[in-house]
Amino acid sequence: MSLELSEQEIIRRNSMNELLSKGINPYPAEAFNVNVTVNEILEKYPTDHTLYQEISIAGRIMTRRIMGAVSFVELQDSTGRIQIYIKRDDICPTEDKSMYNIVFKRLFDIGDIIGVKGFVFITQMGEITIHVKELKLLSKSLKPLPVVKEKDGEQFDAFSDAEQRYRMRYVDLIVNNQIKDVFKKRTRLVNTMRNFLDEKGYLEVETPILQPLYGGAAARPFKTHHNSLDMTLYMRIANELYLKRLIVGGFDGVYEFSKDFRNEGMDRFHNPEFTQMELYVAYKDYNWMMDTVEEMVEQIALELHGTTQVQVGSNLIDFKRPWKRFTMYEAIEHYTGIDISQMDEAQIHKVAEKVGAEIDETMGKGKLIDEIFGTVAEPYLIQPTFITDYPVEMSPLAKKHRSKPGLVERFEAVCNGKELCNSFSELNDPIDQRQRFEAQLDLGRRGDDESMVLDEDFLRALEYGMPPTAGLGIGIDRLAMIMTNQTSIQDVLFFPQMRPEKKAAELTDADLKAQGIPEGWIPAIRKTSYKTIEALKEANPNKFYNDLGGLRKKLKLDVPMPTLDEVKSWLS
RNA sequence: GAUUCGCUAGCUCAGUAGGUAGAGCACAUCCCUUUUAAGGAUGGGGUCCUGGGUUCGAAUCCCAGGCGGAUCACCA
Repeated sequence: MSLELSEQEIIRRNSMNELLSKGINPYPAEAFNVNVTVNEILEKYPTDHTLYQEISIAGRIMTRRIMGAVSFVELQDSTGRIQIYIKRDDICPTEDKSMYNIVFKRLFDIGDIIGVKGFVFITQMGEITIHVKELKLLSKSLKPLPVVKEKDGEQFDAFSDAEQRYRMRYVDLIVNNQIKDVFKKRTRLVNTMRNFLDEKGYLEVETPILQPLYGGAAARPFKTHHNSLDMTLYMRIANELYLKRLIVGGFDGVYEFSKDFRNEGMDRFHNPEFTQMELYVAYKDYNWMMDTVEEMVEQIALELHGTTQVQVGSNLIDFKRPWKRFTMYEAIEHYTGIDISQMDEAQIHKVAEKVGAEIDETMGKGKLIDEIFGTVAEPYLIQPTFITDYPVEMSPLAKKHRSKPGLVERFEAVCNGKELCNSFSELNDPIDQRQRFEAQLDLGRRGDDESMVLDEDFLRALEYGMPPTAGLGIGIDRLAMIMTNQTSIQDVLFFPQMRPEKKAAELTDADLKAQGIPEGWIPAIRKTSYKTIEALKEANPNKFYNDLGGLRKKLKLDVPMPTLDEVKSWLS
């Protein structure tokens, strides 16, 4: 953050001070009552020109076209943009024209938030416009806003730098209005899902985010510390084990939209914090859950798009039920022609090599199968497809398959080449569950830092008896990406995680004064390449003296040139 | 983590045999009573990401670093 202001920022600060001196509060406290939105006017006025003859509306100035005693301004509120028409003699009915000539024309800027009163009409150019009778500043903007222009859907000078858009999402939302639609759709997606689950009678619950043990997924956690208890706590990586405890406790259906945290890499599909919806329903199995997922996601597509078909990149994806269902073996056979269902580990290893899966010698049968699937099938599954019956080794919380040894009752929905959700008939046999945890502990001892830890309290809960239960985890961010046609998770998160902004080292006024440097010279010293007192002290006094002379001229500083000895004392 | 591309005015971007840094919009001043990506004229504005090196001279070439994008790897 530079302490120095740009020319335009200085001008705006001066404008603000001038407003103050004219008795205009740039940040008034009192409410400004709004009785209409832009969107309402644009929708309803064309059908009835008697409407909106006494309106009060507020928003941000986005463009200004000043034509002498008449001006056109584009005002943006939360619903859209509308043109307003300001005529000098309307807002300045008396002899004093300063409200228009000075306050509006000189002291207002693009980005300022204003309130206007007036009536709606249509200009000669045929544009719906507000004829302003009163104008009031509601908030002065001190930073120049990027000015994005648009014609026929084409943008000019778009504010497009991804880094700045994510770091300053507020600016992105102001000038790239279409961004708002993505986030509105995301919220509608969540609301649709919530309504769907509520209507089925399931209970929305909240479970701990700070957990003494992390579980329910294979991932590295964020670790923190509680001072009073003097204990390590983890940010949850999933909420599965807590929701199952609630099923043990006697709820038939519970769900939670949960922010989960995983201490892993970041890319366009991964953010360290992300949102999942997890659902657990007693007395159901994974077949039932597949039907439920289909129904829920189809409903979301209909709610957001009015159709089951959604354009995602170059693919048109149709969420209409029923979705294709493949077992994992069938999917592999479908794409390779090879049936691996009866093969032993050595044979499967050969298949994995043949299809070019990335494998290593530590991989067991289950992992090999998963790699084959990930190589030959998953990327090609564009239309929503259920993949069922996974190897037991990779699913320590899923129930063993009722009829297929070595497999578990688990499915994932795959769509656009990516996993959408994960679900199983939940393992409720406490003896089996303990053995699976112990197998995970073995993996951990062999160095797998994402293996699960053993949760004794969870096992105790299972020992009291959990009904047969179907469970589901569905990635809300990923689903939002598909439903809004975004290629990066950063585009469906308001504030994606970023590395901290580089802080430019700054010499403070106090530091410089402590060196005996007169205040008038401080701007010049800021312009030098010395950014710390230490660097300053090591500077060559003669070079520094010469630099100051040059800067004095360049900055037109009205301060006397010091002697070389004085400058040397500043550096001591 | 690897590869690769990028970083120049408030915004979007030009800019090489290495020789005082440019455009459009934005901003300022003046003119203008219905304009619409921008009405006209004039003008101001830069740590060319940072640090080092090569050179008489670096936005430009070399090295290191920072931040970001893309691809890959890792990853319930």
